[in-house]
Amino acid sequence: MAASKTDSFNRPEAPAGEMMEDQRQGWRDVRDVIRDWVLTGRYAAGDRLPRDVDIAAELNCARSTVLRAMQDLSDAGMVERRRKGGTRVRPDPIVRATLDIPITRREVEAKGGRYGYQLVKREVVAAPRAILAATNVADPRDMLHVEAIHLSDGQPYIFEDRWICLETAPEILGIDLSRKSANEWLVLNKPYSRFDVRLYAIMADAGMADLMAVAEGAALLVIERTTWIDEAPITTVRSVTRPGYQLATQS
Amino acid sequence: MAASKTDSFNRPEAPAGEMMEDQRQGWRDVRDVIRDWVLTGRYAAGDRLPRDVDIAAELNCARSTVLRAMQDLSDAGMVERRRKGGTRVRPDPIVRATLDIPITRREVEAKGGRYGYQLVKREVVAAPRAILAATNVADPRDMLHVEAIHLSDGQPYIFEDRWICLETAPEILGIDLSRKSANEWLVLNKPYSRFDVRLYAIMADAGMADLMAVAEGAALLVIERTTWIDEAPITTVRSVTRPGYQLATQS
DNA sequence: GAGTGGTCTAGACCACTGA
DNA sequence: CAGTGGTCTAGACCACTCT
Repeated sequence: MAASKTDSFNRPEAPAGEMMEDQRQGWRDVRDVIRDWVLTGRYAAGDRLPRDVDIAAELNCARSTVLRAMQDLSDAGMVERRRKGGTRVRPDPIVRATLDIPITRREVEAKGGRYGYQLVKREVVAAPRAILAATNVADPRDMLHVEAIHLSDGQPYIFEDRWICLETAPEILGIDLSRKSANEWLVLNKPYSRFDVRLYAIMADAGMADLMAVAEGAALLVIERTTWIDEAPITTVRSVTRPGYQLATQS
Repeated sequence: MAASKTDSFNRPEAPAGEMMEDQRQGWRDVRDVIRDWVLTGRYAAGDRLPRDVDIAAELNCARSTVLRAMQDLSDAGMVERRRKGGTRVRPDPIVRATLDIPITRREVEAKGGRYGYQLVKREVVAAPRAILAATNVADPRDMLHVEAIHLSDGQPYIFEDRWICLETAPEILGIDLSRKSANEWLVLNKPYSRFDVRLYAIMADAGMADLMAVAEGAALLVIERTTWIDEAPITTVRSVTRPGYQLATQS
């Protein structure tokens, strides 16, 4: 292992009185020290860590620096912080991953494929109960239902089954969805304040097998996403990916 | 407009019920203002935003506050920041989701199920090429191969196919894996500095169908994860979930 | 009520990196 | 080289929430 510059460490294990600790500069180093306290068991799951100000004193830095380090650890899911309650090591360890989902056209082009798009269905109908549930809508209502296929080099890449809330995005009715996908229009014209994503696997039924040009029964990864603007649902979309599709995240 | 206190409150989405009030302070408000600049097209994809100090002057706050807001937008993938290069609206819109993957035992218990665990296989063998590739290891070597099933109320929940690098985690050989899963031991004893996750769908083959008590050909979501400590691989695991399993993320 | 984290400020200096 | 974001500091005050 090549020793990077952040490697040389001496653990602030037993500070003797008021002698000055070595000051590594940078909140990342402070973060690493605190992380090591947790990983080496000095503080176990559920334990309370010292106050920021005390850590700052021990590590000889400003409280803001400890705060910055703690924010990082909090974002990573390692600790939980509460006013007055202090900072605690998260009781149940988790893996927190970040996942980027690009626009399909961009994704295809980035992989060097020729992007194609095909509208399959466009209708205004009463939304099924499952869609109402996904969007947290109580009363039955009409929505715009759009089915489309994204192609890479002429081959089906992602099948998109989308429902758009007409109360929130009525302008969509005037858009020609046979050329440009609803996704792209929505991204550019309908900002959202909240969304959620669900991932699961399905077997291709006869209809899906035909649309995606795969064998019936093929296992397909589905990315389901719903977006809202201030509690008003905008759209919910079920993206069925082609066989072998892989969603990678790194951190 | 004379630069005064009650300036720069241009949120198109803001309800107009209240009379104009003093600008609320807080980096979240600053963030929302900048976000609206982007969403309303004042700055398009790829455009360069003003310098932090200028935004601070316009919004009448400290530069640190703008910085905090920008960090949030940068984390969310909306803008990209570079020293000297300034802040630019990210050219290709993406959806960035955060995904929490708990320890399986915790997950089962949180859902109210009775957790069970069963060791299927434990062997030290030469790692296949696919595993070497996943861990970025060049030379062939022996690894500990562990197969196990996590149960919920006696039913198969997740099948775990794991390879553990003996150079990095030799202590695992002394652990009794017939009672406690390798996952739990690793989480508590082998901190990692980096990991990646891959998600995809598979069809259950005959062997998998038998292990998971599902029909052959069932579509199963797979969560594949590899962890390293400073470039040294620790473990790579393929977690095959039961039918209907869903991974949800929200933000 | 009081303790703790969260935020803001103002300024200084550093570290990248584009022109 | 010079412009821009990144970080640190020291202090003040606020907001939450635990006891």
